[in-house]
Parts: sequence; structure tokens; C-alpha cells
Amino acid sequence: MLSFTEENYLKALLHLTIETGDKEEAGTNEIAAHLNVKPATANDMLKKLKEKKLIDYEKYGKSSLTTSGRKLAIEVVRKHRLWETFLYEKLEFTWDEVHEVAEQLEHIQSSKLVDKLDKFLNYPVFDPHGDAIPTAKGEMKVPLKKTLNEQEIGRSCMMIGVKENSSSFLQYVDKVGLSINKKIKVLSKQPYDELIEIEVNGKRFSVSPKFAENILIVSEDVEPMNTKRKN
Amino acid sequence: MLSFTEENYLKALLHLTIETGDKEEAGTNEIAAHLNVKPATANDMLKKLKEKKLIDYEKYGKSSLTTSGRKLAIEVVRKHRLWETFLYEKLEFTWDEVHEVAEQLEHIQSSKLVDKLDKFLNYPVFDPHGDAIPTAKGEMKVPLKKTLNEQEIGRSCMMIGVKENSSSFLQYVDKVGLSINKKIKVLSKQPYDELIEIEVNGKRFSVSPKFAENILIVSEDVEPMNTKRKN
DNA sequence: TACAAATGTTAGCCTACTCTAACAAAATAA
DNA sequence: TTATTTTGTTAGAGTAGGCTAACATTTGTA
Ligand SMILES: [Mn+2]
Ligand SMILES: [Mn+2]
Ligand SMILES: [Mn+2]
Ligand SMILES: [Mn+2]
Repeated sequence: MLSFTEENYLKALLHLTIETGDKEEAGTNEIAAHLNVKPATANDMLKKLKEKKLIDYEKYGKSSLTTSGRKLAIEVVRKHRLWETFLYEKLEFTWDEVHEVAEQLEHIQSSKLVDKLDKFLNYPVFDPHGDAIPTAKGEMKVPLKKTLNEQEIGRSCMMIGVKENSSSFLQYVDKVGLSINKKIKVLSKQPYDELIEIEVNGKRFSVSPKFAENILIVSEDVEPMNTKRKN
Repeated sequence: MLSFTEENYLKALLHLTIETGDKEEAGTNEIAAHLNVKPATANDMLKKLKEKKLIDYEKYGKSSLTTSGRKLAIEVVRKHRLWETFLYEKLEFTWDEVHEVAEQLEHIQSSKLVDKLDKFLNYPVFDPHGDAIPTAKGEMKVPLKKTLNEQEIGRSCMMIGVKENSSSFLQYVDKVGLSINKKIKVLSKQPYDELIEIEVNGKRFSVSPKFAENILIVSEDVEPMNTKRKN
């Protein structure tokens, strides 16, 4: 059984390597900075995690997750994002409030709890930030994320989140019939005033670019593993 | 901000004193035993909690919660029982599975989370063990708990839990239309075979004493603070 | 009342996690 | 290719929470 601290180191390493995409391994200072501890502190823990065969690490070298370390890290991320989804969907939290509480909830140990929560939420694929939720098997497909204004004309996409949280914006979102996991089709863009015509729930609306750039979407086509977010 | 450990000591003290009803204070060994630590360990913590003015304690004396200590302890109990209710009502946990996970969840720090959870569960009054859930204001009415077979003829009561968990029993409970918070009226008891005739949802059933003694109920009349459970 | 048993406290030690200060190695720039 | 900066490590120390062994106090009983 891992401690909260150990879990947080594994998660940090996952975020700094695989999730950020371009790197296979991370340095001690980098890990320390991410976790708000001093390099000396991180160094101790890295030695400990190496001992437990959860990471590969050699003195003065970079660190990376082993297969079992990665599996555990993904488990934590899964829990984090399921809890964020729960808070957002069921408890009326806003998308910017969920992360802090999920940082605590992600460490609750109970495989039954995770699986039942997943079921209760109807096996969600994206969390309120639009990040992919790993499945029970540890698979995580990562979407081509963009904002609604970046979507090409004539294509469909799915709303996965918002970038703004003002009540006026949210009320507008609601009025148009949009919410997470809703299908949106981009019908046209008006060259003159840049208004974007979309179809939601079979109804048509014209929205401003300002509105559209605060709607996070994922294109229908989803490709494997590669995201930028760290929540 | 209190640590998990400190919260557990306060909760232990609440359970050993107010909740068990007959005592105002608890001894060091007793507290240690309840928390599965050695008396020396408990002694250190009691000194620390006294320093923080959360308990009253004098060397070689018994300990008791101060007003602020009691308030915090009740907060933890509130969270514990709300989470148990959540697990039971929403995630299909059985009544004997909820406690262990709630022991972890009760330490999550977020007043918004607690309040929203309470609302989401529709402000439940009893947890799956039939224990009263303290309100947001820290009020906790404690019911006259008994089992269905102990209820007098002609009186109504409310189901607050079960004492058994076999699927055959649970299916029976379900078939009769019973669940937590359901009203039950005891119509009669057959002297010959001791069958109890009850009314649930306007329908009448006869149940055996064996069945009835595994149904936890609370009489309509509720009186202030005094329960025996420690979950 | 005196003594034994039960209860509570202290001292000393341990592990986990954190820090600062000093030092070593690696990477980069002159 | 040497010097400097960046990065990483070690040593020593602190806090929280836990333990054992020894000791002190209180309680209950003979
Ligand atoms: Mn997050
Ligand atoms: Mn997220
Ligand atoms: Mn419980
Ligand atoms: Mn309970």
C-alpha cells in the first residue's frame, strides 16, 4: 500500500513524462518543483521508489516510471478524474473548483468505490477539464482537444468542458442547450462578422467567436495518448 | 487544520463519552484501546490536544471534549455518516461495507463538499446503520432505536436499516417494498405463530419474528442525544 | 491501612517526510 | 578546454506519530 506522498510522486512523474508527451523521463529538480518540495526531499523519495521498483532511477540520472509504477499512477489519475466528474456532474461544483478536492479524494483506497463510482457516473470518458479518464484497465485514449472556434465547418464534435466560468457565460451555455458530452455540429462561419452557426440537439444557433473559444471540444476522431493538461 | 490522527482522537473521545451516553469523560487507556495505539502514544496526543484547547485533560485525570473539540468531532461524524449514506444509497454498497471506506472519506476537507453531498442525498437523517446524522449546525437528534419485532402494535415507525445482509433476506426486504426511511405500521401480532402483520406503502404483509428482528427501526418520537453505536 | 493491580506518564528510540547547508557532477559557455 | 552555471546528492536536523521499557500514581481489596 502506497502512502499519499508516494502516490503523488508517481502521479507527478506521469504528468511530467507520458502526459506531457514529449519526454520519457524527468529530472529531480523538475519533480521537486512540481510537488513543491526541495530537490533534496525528492531525491530521497526517488531512491525509495526505485527500491520499490516503481521507477527507474540512477544517481545523477533522470527518472521514469516502470510498468508497475505507471499502472499505479494511472490508477490515481483515474480516481482523480472520476471524482472531478462526480463533483461537477452531481454536486454542482464548477469546473475550477473540482481539482482541489479531487487532490484529496484521489487517495481513497477502495477498488469497489472506484468501480461503483465509474458505473454511477455512467462510465464517463472525459472529466470536466476535457481530460480523458483512464478506464478500469488503465487504458486512456487522448482526444484531439480544441476549442469550438477551431473546429472545421461541416464537422461534428463533442463538448468536453468550458474555459470560462462567469455566470453570464454559463447561463448562455445552458440556454443554447450545451453541456458536457453534448454533440455539436458546426454548420457555417459568417465571414463578415465571424459568427459561427452550430447545431445542438437539432436546434440551430449563431454564436460569437468569443463564446466559441471558451467551449472545449473534442473531434469525433480520437487518437492514442498525448495530452497537455496536468489536472 | 487538524491532521487525520487528531480528528480520529476527537472522534474517539466523542464516541467514548457523549455517544455512549453514560460518561462525561474517558481515560487514556480506554482512548488508546479504541484507536489501537499504545497508552503512551495516546498520552502524547492528549497533551497536544489540550494545548490546542480541544480537550480538557489534567495529568492522571480523565479527558473530555471542550466545546470547540466537540464541534469538530461532530463535524467528522457528520461527514462519516453522510458518506456511508452516499455509498449505501448511490453506489450499491451493503451496510456492512460502508464503514471502512467512510473512515477514509470522513477526513476530506471541504465544507462545500459536505454541504453539497448533504443536499444531493436530500438531507438524510439516518445513516445505513440507523445512526443519526448531525446537521450542518452540529445538531444531532438521536432516535429510540429498536428492531421491528420490538415495536408495539398499532404504532408507526420508520425503517432505518437492516441487521442482516444475505441476498435472500435483502430480496425479501425489497419484495415487501421496504427500504431505508420507509414508514411501517405494525398492525397486529399473531399469538399462535408470532407472525407480525405490517403495513408498508398501503399494502399489508405478514412477516416472521426472524425477519422483523433484522429490520432496524426508529419510533416516530425522537428524543435528544443518546445512542450506543460507534460507527 | 497496607499492598497489589490497574491506570497513566516519561524517556528513549524509530520511521516517514520535510528542510537547509555544503558538496559533487554534469552541462554549458567563454 | 577551462570556468561557470545548473543540476543533483549527502549530511544533519526537525516534526508528527508510533513503540517499548521503566516508573509513578491512583484505585481497590485484604
Ligand atoms: Mn484536476
Ligand atoms: Mn481534470
Ligand atoms: Mn461507520
Ligand atoms: Mn454508521
